[in-house]
Amino acid sequence: MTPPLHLSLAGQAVDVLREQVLTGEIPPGSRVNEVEVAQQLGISRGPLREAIRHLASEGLLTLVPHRGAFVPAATPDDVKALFELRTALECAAAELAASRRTDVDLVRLQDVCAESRRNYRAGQPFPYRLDLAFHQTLLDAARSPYIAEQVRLVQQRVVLLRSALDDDPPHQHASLDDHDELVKAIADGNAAKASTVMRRHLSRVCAQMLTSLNH
Amino acid sequence: MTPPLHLSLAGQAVDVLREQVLTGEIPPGSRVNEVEVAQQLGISRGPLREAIRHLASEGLLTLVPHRGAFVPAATPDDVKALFELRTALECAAAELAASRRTDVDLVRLQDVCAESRRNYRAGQPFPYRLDLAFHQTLLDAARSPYIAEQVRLVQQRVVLLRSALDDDPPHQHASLDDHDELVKAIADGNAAKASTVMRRHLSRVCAQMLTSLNH
DNA sequence: AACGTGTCAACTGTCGACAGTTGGCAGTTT
DNA sequence: AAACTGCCAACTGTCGACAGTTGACACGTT
Repeated sequence: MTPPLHLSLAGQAVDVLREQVLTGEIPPGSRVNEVEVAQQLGISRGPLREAIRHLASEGLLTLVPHRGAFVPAATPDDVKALFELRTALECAAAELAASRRTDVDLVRLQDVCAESRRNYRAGQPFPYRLDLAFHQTLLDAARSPYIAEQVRLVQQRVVLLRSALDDDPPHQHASLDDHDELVKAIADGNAAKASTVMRRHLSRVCAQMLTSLNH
Repeated sequence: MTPPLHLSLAGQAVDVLREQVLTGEIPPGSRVNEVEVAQQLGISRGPLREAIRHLASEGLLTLVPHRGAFVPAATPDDVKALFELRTALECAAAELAASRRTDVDLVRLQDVCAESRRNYRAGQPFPYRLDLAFHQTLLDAARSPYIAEQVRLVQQRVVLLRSALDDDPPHQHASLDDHDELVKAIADGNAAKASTVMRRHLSRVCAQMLTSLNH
């Protein structure tokens, strides 16, 4: 439809492009041709440009003047700096969750952990989806909208970086334990411990990502 | 010049608009008319639209479909949530600064503090510029580019919120003391204390902002 | 053969115009 | 007089086209 029925063309383009970038359909390092992608999406360059700029503001694309938009390739230093940001945000979220969580929040967290364990015990690889769900649930319990929004953006960039994670069983097991310990600290309202555990958890994930980056 | 000589028209528009929003030249709650502002800046609607979207992604404007861009008006809850984010980021920055700072960083921090005190003792009101300079210097010492970038964005939003701050002498005095204490902790490499002091400092600033919001 | 130079295609940056939607105003009805 | 309905101006969303810049290729020079 030409008129914006539910979402503007730019908004739709953002969703499609974001998906293509995050799934690696548009591989890191590649350029985004405006006219080509615009025709491919059946829209004009205007809305597509807005979509590109939006994704750039989220860190999913980097803009080079007169050259266009590129999918950023990650360096180890990038990963470290990004995880410093993520740690700052999620540790704060863990503290807030520990002091603000309701009983409903707690049940939700425990549910996600239980499902993750079932999945893991069934021999299935720990899907990244469940890890995201856990962190998202924790974020809801923290009830700090601005922190939540920033964490969402950072996690997106982390997804962009991970080429092939989730394939190291010991790491998965440790992550599950971390999650359980986090829930326990949050259940006890122990903000300090929640923060400490979260920091250790993210430190482990970061290390894992760095090693998998160096093959 | 029609061709992008140094910066694209959209980039220039971003700078001009940001200034106008932050200084209150475009008051909170008001709408941004695309054709009007475009003519006023001597550019077309295309680049201006990009500039508007960019500022919206920074939180300096809020977009309403088919209605346009508005300068957001702050509610107390907004201020609280925003300071939760700022606290998370700047406490982490303080910790990192304490463990990574060089001697040059330390001198710079002390210089800013000294200038602030001179300014204060001379009867001048503590200019927000010096407060920003202090936090910026601390951020440089932390050497965490992603955290620095996010803090910059958050501080912008804080500037947008403050209608008339910096006019309470006791608050200014306390802030100066906070800064000095922060520098001391950073000088000692005491990350935990740096974080604690930063948290107290921001808590005070937030409270001050909330009271000045309620007149 | 290596290097510097001129030319060119491809792409981005920008513009003006059209189409669709929104909120408000006038007119009418109860 | 209050509420509802239909119309209208203003503005945003979108499009196609033009202008300027960039990187690369081919050519000529040393």
